[in-house]
Amino acid sequence: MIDAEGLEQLSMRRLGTALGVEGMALYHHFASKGELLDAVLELLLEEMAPPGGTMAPLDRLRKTFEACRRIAIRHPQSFLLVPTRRFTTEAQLDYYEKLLAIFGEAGFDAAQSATYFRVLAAFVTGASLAEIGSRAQQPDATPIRLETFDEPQRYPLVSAAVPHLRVSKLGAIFDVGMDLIFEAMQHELARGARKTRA
Amino acid sequence: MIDAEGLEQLSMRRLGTALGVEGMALYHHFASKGELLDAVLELLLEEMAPPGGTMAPLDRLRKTFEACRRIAIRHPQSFLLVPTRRFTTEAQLDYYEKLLAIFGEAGFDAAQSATYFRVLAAFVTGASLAEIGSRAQQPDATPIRLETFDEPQRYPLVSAAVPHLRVSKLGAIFDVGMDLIFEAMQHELARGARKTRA
DNA sequence: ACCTGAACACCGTTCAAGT
DNA sequence: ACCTGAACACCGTTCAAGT
Repeated sequence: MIDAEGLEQLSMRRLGTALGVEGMALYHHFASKGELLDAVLELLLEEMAPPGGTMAPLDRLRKTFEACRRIAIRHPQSFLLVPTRRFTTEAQLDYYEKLLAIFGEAGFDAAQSATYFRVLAAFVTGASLAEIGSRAQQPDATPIRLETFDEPQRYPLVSAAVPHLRVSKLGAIFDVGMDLIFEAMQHELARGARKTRA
Repeated sequence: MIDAEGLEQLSMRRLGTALGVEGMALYHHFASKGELLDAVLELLLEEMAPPGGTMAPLDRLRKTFEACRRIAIRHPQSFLLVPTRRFTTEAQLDYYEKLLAIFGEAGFDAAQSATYFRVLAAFVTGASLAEIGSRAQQPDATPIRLETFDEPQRYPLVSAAVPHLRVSKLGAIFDVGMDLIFEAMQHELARGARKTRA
């Protein structure tokens, strides 16, 4: 329902009637609308659980954060909850714990794990939010509707950039950012290994 | 008013009475609440205008995006509008045009400018949103309130990460991400220069 | 041109009352 | 235990009416 009509359109009353019930009945299951939204956030978190398996830790990290972008595209409206609501439920802490475990397996100490976790999360949520915005219009919409402006020639650089920012190009841009961060993480690990050997 | 009480608390009626006027009078100046929010977004954009001057282009870019983080900290509530609302007004296009001009001065072509603009913007907005969340609690709050949990020993890795994620450390983490992206941009420029010479 | 006040169709939340 | 229905204090928006 959120994905179909947007977060702003969700109301306890409308959700109630959608479930064939008087909206006020929901207060028997959730103390408030905020608690209901936390439950929605938990559903998203389940969808982007870090994979186990035999893959290299860095590859598993990459897969996890790529999953985050896919979730954002699949649930564009509810994804807003991820960067907006505090993470304080047990399910959310479990998620962090699992993710930090992979950083540890890769060879990062607590400080490095915290740092690169934040850097990765910042890039991925920022890129996902931007992509949601771009996709909200047409399937291959330009991020700015230049067509609606009288004199597009007043913005030559923006006009030149537009073809490179179509929805079909956003995956490649995301990968540039991810490559860049994971390369830095690999260098950091190599530096650490050299020091340990010395 | 938004910064003091939050975006959700802003209503046409409350804003009206704060201005000593019947809320409905605002509809003579803005067609809708959305248009009013666009005007607020424009005020933010003015505050983070790219600097001119004699600095190297890459340094000016860095200053601009660092300004973005400062605005987020100064206006934590209204900053949400930046990654959330579409940029389609003239002031917003002017902003893009100026920013892309600096990418051009640095030596990037249209495709590279678009790519690194998106990567930088994704990281900076993502990091800013996360920092706003962390700061929302106490001045030096941990991002997660571990104290409220019965058994913090169930989350040893999260507990170990917490001291590295205090508000006082977020500036350093932001710089790690920025260093990483600007280093990659410098490499890209160096590659281009080598090719041109060849 | 600018503001008011009533009205419309909604909100989240509380609470006594039903089964 | 689970749901209802009325009530309270709000929303954004419209519109005829005032000055």
